Amino acid sequence: MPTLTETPKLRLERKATELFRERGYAATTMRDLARRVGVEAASLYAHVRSKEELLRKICFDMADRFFAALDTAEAPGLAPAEQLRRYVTAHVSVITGHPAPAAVFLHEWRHLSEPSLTDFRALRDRYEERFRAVITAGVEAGAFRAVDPKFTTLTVLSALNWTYQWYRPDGAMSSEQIAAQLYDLLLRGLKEDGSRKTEDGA
Amino acid sequence: MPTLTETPKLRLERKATELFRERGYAATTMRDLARRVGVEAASLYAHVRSKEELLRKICFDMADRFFAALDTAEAPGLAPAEQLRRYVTAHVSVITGHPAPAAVFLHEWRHLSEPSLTDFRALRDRYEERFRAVITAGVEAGAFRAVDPKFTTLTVLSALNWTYQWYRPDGAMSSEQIAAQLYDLLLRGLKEDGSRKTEDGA
DNA sequence: CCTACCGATCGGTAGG
DNA sequence: CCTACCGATCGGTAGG
Repeated sequence: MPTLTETPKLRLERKATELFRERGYAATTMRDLARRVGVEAASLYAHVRSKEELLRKICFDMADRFFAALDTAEAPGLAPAEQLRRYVTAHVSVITGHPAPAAVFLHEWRHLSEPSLTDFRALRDRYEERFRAVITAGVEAGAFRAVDPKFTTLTVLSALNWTYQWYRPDGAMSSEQIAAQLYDLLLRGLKEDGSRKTEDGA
Repeated sequence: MPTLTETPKLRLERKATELFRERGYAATTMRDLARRVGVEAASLYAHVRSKEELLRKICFDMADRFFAALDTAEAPGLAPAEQLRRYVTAHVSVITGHPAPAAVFLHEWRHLSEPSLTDFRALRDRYEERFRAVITAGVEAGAFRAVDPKFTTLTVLSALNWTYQWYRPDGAMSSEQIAAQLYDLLLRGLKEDGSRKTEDGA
């Protein structure tokens, strides 16, 4: 049952996300956060146990979103190229839909302490593995060139993850357009291959 | 005239680079650094004016290296694809040659204060502009597909910049092999285009 | 490069 | 959500 007005706790998490993105986790103080929220520093602890709890929440909530997006994008029997296209679109849509927590997820997770740190790394590895599986399938089916799946997966993801710095909600490109351009570049490459078409359906 | 034994100051900068990479700039204390170097914290200030001076040195030295590498890779009259290949190789070689300061350069520059921060951003923009110029030239010459140069430049650089997390000096792939794979993926893309050759000269 | 130290600020708690 | 506060630690300085 969603609340119509944002709860104090959610507002706190949102402000923490903004600050962690702007300054980084380590450089953000609870007093910075209190000021941004408009309360005294001590009052924050009525809603949250510690600074790290905020980071943990942001990172693992984003991990959940990324996995949920892949689940939605997954369909059995899809050709590898089409499955990859859906994965790319799903991944980009999570970033464009949540650019601030995406930036924190991508850069601040290493400030997690154990055991969260190990858990987080395991999730990230599992996520990369799903991309790798599609790329491997494409290579084996002959749809993709004989690239190294591990190398290629990490390169593809690094290109996709650039999006959070790139995307502006009020910018010229929509999330779908960004995803389409990224997919196009990664699939076809930069090179003009000479197989011209008379018309290009955008 | 290079010194045979590392000066205390250089050793300090090297240890600072390691720590800034491992924990991030904000989470690294001067006492951490002192412990790593093997002196008391106050002794660090005999060699360095402030913590930020260390960061500044690392970031701007790396910027110099990146620009110098592009200068070496530049040659007038080169076809855009070949010029880009050289740029990619040069950029990757800087990262693989200096993986720790490269990581600091890529992630910690935002902790610079003014006016260094503005200077740094200007250098980064100039650097990206040189890649963009090659890509634009390739598009105009018809060697590259009609991609958006700005979008493509940032995507290419984000793929290249992943290298510092990827490269291991004792790993299976050399710097040249990594650069070649990245260039190949970015130029030709993932997709098998059907134009098979009987033999592929690696 | 050391001992001794400073003022500021940190994350967090007690007790309303 | 506040006032009042704590012990620890921060970047950095004085003066050898």
